[in-house]
Amino acid sequence: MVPLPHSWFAGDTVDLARKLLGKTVRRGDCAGIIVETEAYTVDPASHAFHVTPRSAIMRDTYGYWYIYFTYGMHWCANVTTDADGIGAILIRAVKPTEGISLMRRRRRTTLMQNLCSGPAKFCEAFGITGKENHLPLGGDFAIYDAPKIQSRNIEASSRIGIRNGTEFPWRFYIKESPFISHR
DNA sequence: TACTGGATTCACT
DNA sequence: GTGAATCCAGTAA
Repeated sequence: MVPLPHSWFAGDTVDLARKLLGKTVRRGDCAGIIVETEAYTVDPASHAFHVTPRSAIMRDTYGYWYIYFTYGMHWCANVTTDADGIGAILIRAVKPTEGISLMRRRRRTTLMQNLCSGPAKFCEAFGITGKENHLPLGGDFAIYDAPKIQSRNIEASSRIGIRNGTEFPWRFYIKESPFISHR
């Protein structure tokens, strides 16, 4: 398998969020296929909406991990994007393929569908914490290329953008996958 | 320095 | 469907 090159993440955030579906994410002995993503650009729901030290990585980099802590107990993993603008893609759900026994121990469950079917579940199963924040993709923690997913197999939900009032795609997931978090 | 709320998950009803 | 767990970044003073 070939890791996605750094330049792959320089493009448009929403476009890349769709293209990330089907790719393999690997950290150490654990790997899985990305089945659900969420695009964050400049809108009130994004950390990048406010100019702060935490969100600077979304403005200044692409192809880096942005890991943040939320609700006092959960980690969420993003990939920064867009060489010219501001963006990050939250990895929301993954289909486990390797290191499943390790994921089961970390998640304290044997249910396959419960291992990585949520952004914080994915981080717990893969052992991702704030130590990985601000690392470039590659090496022990990278995303690998894979055949393109047919668009008819991709579902997108949308919301209203603040800039022009039109709807824009936001969350992408593989239709009928039992491993997505989307209800 | 103190306060507020959150890109979530899970147990419980 | 509802609420608790839990701590950090951001904000206001």
